[in-house]
Amino acid sequence: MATLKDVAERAGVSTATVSYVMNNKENKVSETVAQKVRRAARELGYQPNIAARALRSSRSNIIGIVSEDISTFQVNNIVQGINQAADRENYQILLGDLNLCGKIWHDGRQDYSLTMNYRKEVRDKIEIFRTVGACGIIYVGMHDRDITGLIRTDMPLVYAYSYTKNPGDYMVNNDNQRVATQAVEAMLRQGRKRIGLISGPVESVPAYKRLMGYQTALMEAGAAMDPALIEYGDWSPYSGEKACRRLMALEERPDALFCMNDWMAVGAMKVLKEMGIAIGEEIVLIGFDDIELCDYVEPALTSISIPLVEIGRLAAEKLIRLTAGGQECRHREELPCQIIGRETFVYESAPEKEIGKSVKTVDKTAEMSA
Amino acid sequence: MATLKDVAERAGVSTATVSYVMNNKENKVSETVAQKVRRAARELGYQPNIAARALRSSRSNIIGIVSEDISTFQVNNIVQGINQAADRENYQILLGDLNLCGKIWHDGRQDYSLTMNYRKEVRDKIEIFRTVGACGIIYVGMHDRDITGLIRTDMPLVYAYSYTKNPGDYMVNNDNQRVATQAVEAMLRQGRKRIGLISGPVESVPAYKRLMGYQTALMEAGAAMDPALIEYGDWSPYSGEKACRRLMALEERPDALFCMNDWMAVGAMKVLKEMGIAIGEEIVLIGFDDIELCDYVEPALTSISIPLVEIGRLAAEKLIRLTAGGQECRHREELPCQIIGRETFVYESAPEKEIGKSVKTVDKTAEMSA
DNA sequence: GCACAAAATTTAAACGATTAACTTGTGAAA
DNA sequence: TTTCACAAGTTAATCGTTTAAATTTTGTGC
Repeated sequence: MATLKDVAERAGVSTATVSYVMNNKENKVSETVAQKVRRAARELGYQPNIAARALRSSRSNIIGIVSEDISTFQVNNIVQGINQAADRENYQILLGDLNLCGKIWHDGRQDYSLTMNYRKEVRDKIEIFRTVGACGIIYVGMHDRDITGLIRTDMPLVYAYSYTKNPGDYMVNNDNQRVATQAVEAMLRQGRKRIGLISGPVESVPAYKRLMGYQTALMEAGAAMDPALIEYGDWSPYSGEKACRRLMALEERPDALFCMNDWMAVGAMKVLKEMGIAIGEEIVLIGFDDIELCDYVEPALTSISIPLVEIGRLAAEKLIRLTAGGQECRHREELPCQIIGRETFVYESAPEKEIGKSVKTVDKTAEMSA
Repeated sequence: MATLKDVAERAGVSTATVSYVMNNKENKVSETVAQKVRRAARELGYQPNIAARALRSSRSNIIGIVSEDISTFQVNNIVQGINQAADRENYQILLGDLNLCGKIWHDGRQDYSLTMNYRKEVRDKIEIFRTVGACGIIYVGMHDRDITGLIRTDMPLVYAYSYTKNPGDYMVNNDNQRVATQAVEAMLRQGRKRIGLISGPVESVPAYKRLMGYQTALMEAGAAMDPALIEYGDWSPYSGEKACRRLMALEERPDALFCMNDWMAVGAMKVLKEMGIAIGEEIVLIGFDDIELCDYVEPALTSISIPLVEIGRLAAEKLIRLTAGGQECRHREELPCQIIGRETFVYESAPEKEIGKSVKTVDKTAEMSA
């Protein structure tokens, strides 16, 4: 491999000059010399040695990713987004996956992510990233926990698909509340009166946000807010079944169901079919996540698509902007989701002005948004 | 961050001594001093600087991964396996994803992976890995191409889930042929006479291997090898539909279907249902990949599970063994798959001695296996 | 032609590890 | 007592960059 020194010799200048040219310190080098240097570099196929650069300047183009579990489709797609942005900007990515799903991480009371062991693992990964010379960290969560204050580092840090209350944190997420409002509004517009909610676990932050969105829509429409219409599951199809059974046992049955993920929706559909209820007519149904399965259940499941790849891309771009000099950028982004209409609920978007116009009025967490 | 020098000062020795202790060069340092050093290191929370080590010794504990597309479940799970092994052995992973699916990579005649552009991208990634100080490379494919000779590097290289004919290459795969034989044998044991095959594209290597397995089973049983029973799809559900329609239009209909992936199987099931054919009785069906969907179609789809995580783990272990000194290890591994019985075909495993006993007799590629 | 500022380039010291080569100390054999 | 081998440590060069500081070159006005 050709080194700086080789390039310098070939171009007949000092290594410092070459370094300046390579780093585009334009005010340091005359254009004539710069051209000569660039040619020499090209001819030798020069590639800067990242390890050397990182060592000397503790600056580099390496992004460290700490992810909760790469085998989930969320983390998976976000990492893809990060990779795309990194590629474009000539950054490399170091992957440190915590493999959370492989651990007993959520027993109802105790959350693995709050244990000392988890903290230590995260801290270690970040320390290692530092010694490799990483210039910043992206934390990719599975979206279920509030991890405010868990991670401590002096490198720039961006949270992707994870919640933290600290207003100084950089965070890229999807807009759960807003899209939940939109979905429920659409159901109301079609004349649905009693909209059941199959929520995620109470302690889940995104579930809370979606719940807020649901309530916002109902309040705005002056519709019934019957607590009996809200059931909590654990994201599994089985919990969706149970929730649905309870809802359908109500005296006044719901005529619509908003499920906070597709797997619970599939569970619910199983129950509805058993009961011989006409899905899409007698009752409409919407899921969340828009996983591949939606197209292949019958009837096809209307769902909400989260811009995961986009979240990853944006997180990486934000991090790169943060590291590459003091450019200011917004602390929080919440990207819009998209409702994907299929057979269980024929979606029609709202007339312009009505969409989520009052998102902030009910969101108790609105104050966090910097 | 504490450096070697800090540790040396605190222990009252030279940096060389500390280095020797840290690298377990036991014959160089007395046990008394070693203990003192280890204590000092612990007290200071010393972490070796990977960039410095890589620079000085071009040796490190960084594994570079070149993957074809991280958003596919195969690559995804394999990376998880690599991560697990790396974690255990204190290695770090650099991820370089090619994002192949995002490119027009397969138009029937031209395969993106054969273009100059692809080669350049791979070469670049590897060059960058070198400058970071990576000690070796794992190439993670999507299993469809023979990439013999595509990659050139002097770092140790292990192929995971990718085929290459070069006998000197290290490669970890699943045993496609053997499990295909097992599956078809099981169908024959249940008295099925005409077993249809919905294959992947002709040019796909794993599809070829599975075809060999299918033929082996039929030959052994002296069963009919009707070319009309073989249809080729492109892995998509739609192609599965088409293939199935053609097979069911035959004068002598198949009474069993072996599909080379689950999506085509799902497509086939759609057709069978439309035709009112009793799946699991009139015709039995088996897919390949064992994706989540299998549990949620009706009837639930019997499938073949590929040990993806295990493939990743083994590939990483192999690479680590290769880099950490000249330990010899086998060039090729083909891990066994598992048949997961569900409703479309009630699987019963064979009496011991019959299972795939003649795998090698028909495999034209057997000679490759070192 | 001179003084002096500004621009262009070079020099050389880091960064934190590894390791060949060298020094010192100890004990056994001659 | 001398000699030599060996074990236990140390010294210092090195990997390929970056960058503050020093130096040289160029340009400007008088």
